[in-house]
Formats: sequence, structure tokens, C-alpha cells
Amino acid sequence: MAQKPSIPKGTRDFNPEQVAKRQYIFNTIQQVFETFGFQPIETPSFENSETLMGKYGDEGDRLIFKILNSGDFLNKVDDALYAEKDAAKLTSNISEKALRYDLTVPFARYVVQHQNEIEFPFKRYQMQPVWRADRPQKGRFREFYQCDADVVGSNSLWQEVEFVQLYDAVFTGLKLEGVTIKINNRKILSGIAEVIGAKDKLIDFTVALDKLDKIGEEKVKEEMLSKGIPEEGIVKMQPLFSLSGTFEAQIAVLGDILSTSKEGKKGIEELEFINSAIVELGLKTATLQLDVTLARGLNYYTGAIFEVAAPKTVQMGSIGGGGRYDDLTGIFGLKDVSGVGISFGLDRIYLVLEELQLFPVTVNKNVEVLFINFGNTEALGCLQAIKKLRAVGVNAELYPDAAKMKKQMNYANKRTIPFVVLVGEEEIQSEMFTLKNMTSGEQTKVTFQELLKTVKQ
RNA sequence: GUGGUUGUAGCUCAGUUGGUUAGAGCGCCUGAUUGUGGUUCAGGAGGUCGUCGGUUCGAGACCGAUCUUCCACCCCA
Repeated sequence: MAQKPSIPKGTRDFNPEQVAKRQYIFNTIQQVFETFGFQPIETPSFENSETLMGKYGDEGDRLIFKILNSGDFLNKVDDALYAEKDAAKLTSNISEKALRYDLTVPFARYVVQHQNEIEFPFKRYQMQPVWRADRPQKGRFREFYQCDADVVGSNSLWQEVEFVQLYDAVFTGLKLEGVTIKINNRKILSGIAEVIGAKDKLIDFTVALDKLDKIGEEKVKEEMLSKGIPEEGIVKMQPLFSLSGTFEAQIAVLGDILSTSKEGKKGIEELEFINSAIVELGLKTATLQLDVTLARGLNYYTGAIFEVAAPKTVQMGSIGGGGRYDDLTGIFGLKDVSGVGISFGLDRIYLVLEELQLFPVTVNKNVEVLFINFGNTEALGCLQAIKKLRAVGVNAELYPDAAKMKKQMNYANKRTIPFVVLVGEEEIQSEMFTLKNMTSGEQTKVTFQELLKTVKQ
């Protein structure tokens, strides 16, 4: 074959079956979002660069897809700047727009921009693709969908409680049982950083702590030391490294460590509030688990932090995440609007459901009846029947050409169409339909009413 | 962004130390079967070996670059 066309790395095409399966996940999530009182919005695929840049840290900035300006953009660049060959500086001069990196920041922009039309607290959901210039891996793409639900304009911890319930409802709805909703609180992390004398190194500290179950205690300590966290501080947080047991037991240990930190204690209070409410309300299939090592890179979180892990039998990064951000809209000039939200990673959920074979067999919305084409006279009669079938919601189609019977049957077979109807000269005269069941091979002569009845089942 | 890995027919993969015309299974098309798919039998199509360049009398195989795949970092859904 000549030069095969291709798509950029980290992107994918979806065939009809895959789309049906993705649609199934979307529908489940959307339905739960709506029963929890969220309303949909959509925002553009690309935003002004200044809306996105600097909101996700240096690493995030690197991963944002920048859109080149139109026209003769190089002409407008200062010669000296061009000669410098500093990509970061040059970028801002030749790119004014960028593809959205997540749905939270565009949402914050939306809230600020439409603050006078919005009734607070505002509960919105959004299911759209986002783009990251990352190196692809399993479950990591450069174009993928996020499904976000956020509430802004309420400090109430009941929102956090609701989101835990929402996670549980969605994964239960998807028959994905045994997911773990990990929870932590940024205030606890800041509290610890304060207690160990590394208040100014919060990010370094959390990033290192986050790796505990991956690289082990010793390596984490090494990394912390190398980032300049004082040794006596690391000694102080020693109990953290072996933290386990029930929610209550872990809270007790944290209480000890954080006894001198006002912020830390506040974090513990919040966690206790959420946990006791969840214990009271109960979860259907998910488990809520305190995980002090849970950090999440995004630096705008200020309170609760969530992350959802797939059942342990599947190797997959987190399939959802979120948290409380007290001042996200502040970066766009709207102060004192607290928000909290969660996100579902559609593409990863897809991979998990596929691996565990949890998609229902019925997701494929297939044609239910194929009418064999014997020629123009017969075809017209068929289309009259098809019209009536479609009117009552039966997916039906006529084979477009009067091709060989074998070919037409084969088509029905390949597309796994369950019923085939044959209307030839003979059937037209007797006003009957020959109905063939493709799974059993059984063939009967029926009236239209009987045909409708069989096919509708 | 760093390090590694992968690419041969539509799919899954063989292909010896570099040596005639690059193979298999499955799939696809045609016929046996002009009103009957799945099974069977017979036949057939389909590849500039990811791309570009180099070494060699000769490259699918060796070397380089590039793209792609997957993986580990980084980071993250």
C-alpha cells in the first residue's frame, strides 16, 4: 500500500463498537451527575494562553499544547528575542492561544466571566476532551476526555460528602465494584510541612511523600533530604511512614504529629466530619480510605483531595480525582469563592471496564431487521414496512442493492443483525413477510403485526 | 523533557551467519449454491518488509536519522 495516512501520536480513532461503549460510560456518568443536581456547560477547546499558563506549575506549562498564531507571526517577533532562542520567551510572542489542559481552570474562568448571571452555589458538570503534550503510555493519551462535576460558592463540607456519594453511585452504576476512594486534606499536608520545618517546601515535600508506596521509605527520605528538608523534621514525621489501620486510628496518629499546628488540626477536623457522615450514610460498592501520602500535583487544592483507584486486580493509574480549592477564581479576580469538584477519566475507565469485561452486551445499538432487496418493485414495498417499523422505534434497514442473496445474508451475519426479512414476488401477492431468525436459522411466514411483535422483543 | 523498546499482508506472527521469486494461520474476494448467512471443498487477490539515507557485488536482516508503539522516569486522568 502506498503511504498510509496516520494520526498523531497519543490520539485514537474509535470504531462503532468503541463509540457505543464510550457512550455507555458517558450516559451513566451524566445520569448520575444530573440526579445529584448538576447542570451541563461547555467551554471552547482552546483558551487564551494567559488563561491557562502558570495554573498547573512549570511541568503543566510544558504539557500545554500551544497554538501558533495565524499569519506572518515571525515578522512581529523582535530580532533580539528571536536570536536568544529561548523557547519559553518566544512562545508567548508567537502563540496567543492554547488547547485546554483540564476542565477546572476553564470552568473557573467561566464562573468569573459570568458571575453576574450565575446563581450561587453553582453546580455544573462538563464532559469534554482535554489535551496534554505528554508522552503516551498505557492509559495516557494526548487527547482524552474528562467528566467533571464542581460546585462553587459554598464552603460546606457536605459537598465533599456528596462527591464521595457521587463517586460511589457512578462506579456502582458502571458495575465497577471495589474501587477505592482515597481522601486526604491539603491542610494536613501543610500542617506536617509546618511541623517539620519545611513550610516553604510544601510542593517538594508532598511530591516526595506521594511516592511512598512506589519507591519505599528510604528513597522518600533521601529525596526529602536532597530537597533540603531538615533531618530532625523527617524524624518527627516518622510515624507517617508506617501509617495504617482504620480511619480513626490514622487520625489519632495524625493528631499527635499535628498537635502544634492549627492548620493541621483543621484538616483533621474536616476529614473526621466527612468520614463520619459517610459512615452514617453508607457506600454501595466503593470504599473510602484515608491516605496521607495522597498529594496530587495541582497546586490549587486547599482542602480535601480525592483520588479514585481501580480495583487492585487492574494495573491502572487513577481513574478519577478532585478536591477543594478555596481560591481558584481568585486568579481571575473573583475573591472568596470556594469550589470543590471531582473528575472522571473516561478513557481509563474504559480500559478498566474492558479488562474486567464489565460492558453490558447490549451496548451496541445495532439494526434489528434487515430487509433483503430483490429489486425495485419489492424494495418499495419493503420501505413501506420499514417506515412503519421505524415509526415505532425499531431500527430497520433495506439492503441498498439487489445483490446476490448470499451477499445480503452475509452482510446481515457480519453485522450481527438478528432478523432478516425476505419480501419477494410471492410475499407481495400473499401480503406476508418471510422472517428469518439469524441466530436459530428458523424461518417463518408472518403478517406485519406478527413481524413487529417478534422484532420488538 | 530523560532513558529504553517496537514496527514484515486487513489481523496475529514466522523469516537461519546478509544471498534466487518474502511465508503461515485467521480474515477478505470468487465459485461449488440464479430465494438463504454461519460448516465444508476448490480457486484467487493482497507486501517498494514504518519512512529516508548509509555500508555492501547484494539489505527484511547491519549502521544512522526520523516517525510510530509500548515501558520506566518526570508528571498525571
